[in-house]
Amino acid sequence: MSAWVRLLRAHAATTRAFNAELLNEHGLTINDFEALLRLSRAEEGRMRRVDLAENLLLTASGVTRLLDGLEAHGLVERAACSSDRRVVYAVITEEGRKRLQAASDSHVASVTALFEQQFGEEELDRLAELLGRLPGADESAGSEDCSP
Amino acid sequence: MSAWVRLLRAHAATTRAFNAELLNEHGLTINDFEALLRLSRAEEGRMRRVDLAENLLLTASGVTRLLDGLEAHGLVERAACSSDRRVVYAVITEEGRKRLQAASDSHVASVTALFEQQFGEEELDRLAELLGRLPGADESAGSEDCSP
DNA sequence: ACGCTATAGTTGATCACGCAAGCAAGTGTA
DNA sequence: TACACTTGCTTGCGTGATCAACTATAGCGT
Repeated sequence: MSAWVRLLRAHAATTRAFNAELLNEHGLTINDFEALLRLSRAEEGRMRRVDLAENLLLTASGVTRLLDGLEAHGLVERAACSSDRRVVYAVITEEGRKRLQAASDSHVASVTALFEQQFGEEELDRLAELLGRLPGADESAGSEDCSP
Repeated sequence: MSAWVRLLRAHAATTRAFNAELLNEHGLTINDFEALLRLSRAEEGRMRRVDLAENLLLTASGVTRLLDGLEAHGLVERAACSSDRRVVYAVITEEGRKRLQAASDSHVASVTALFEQQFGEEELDRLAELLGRLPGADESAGSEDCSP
């Protein structure tokens, strides 16, 4: 029970801090950032919205709104899928990549700083392994393309 | 970095599940539950709203609204502080204790079930220790009374 | 006694998200 | 072809939370 309480508090507090940093310095929420990050890593910089939702642990509607915002700022665009007309890709733009890069530099630095400051190499591995056992911790992506 | 991602994903997924369970079966959000829990443990079942806010990692306004809800359902009451007229205690009612007890039975069972299912005794200790090093993970309460 | 600053709490505006419902497009089956 | 079912996405609405602005009280230092 105590571990859970610690996880909860630590996560809330730390996320809050990172979120604020990201928002103040780059005008991105954590989810904005994560969305851009995943898109940038995806093939051709695009993903189906469903897959993005699953990756970000959001619902489909959450993603719609998230992308509305990013789209309005020109950081992502829409693209149709030739083989399935239901799907609307989210595609990261050049502008989006720039913003991501800028934010990434400082954000990743902060995160790794926090962890490396608090834990040793071995402890970090151990922590990752333990946390990885929790349900939903899997990093796996799923099918990211609409082609068969 | 990977540890952080895991923590984030695991926390989000697991919290979501617990939250839904608590809400459906007892009509309490996680914060409702935590608020009642902390009040029940506090001296005389009462706390200053500021202290409650700090405990729950909410802002003052968040607590105001949280307690508005609990108050409307008769689970907490207000009480004045004799020595400082700015403070308004939140006091848990008998009804509140009953609801807490009911919810606690199932919630605590679920949480410990998850952890004990996933980790051994020793691993649990280790996990709690590691997570405890993260900023904000401290469980300490702070001054819970308005008297000097 | 006076103002200055800090603290406790509330309120209004706004935001991010989930849920439920709906539409449009695929898929399976008869 | 016709029908039922599933899947991808969007929209309306409710909720939990924040921030900023405000009131009221407390506690200085001069």
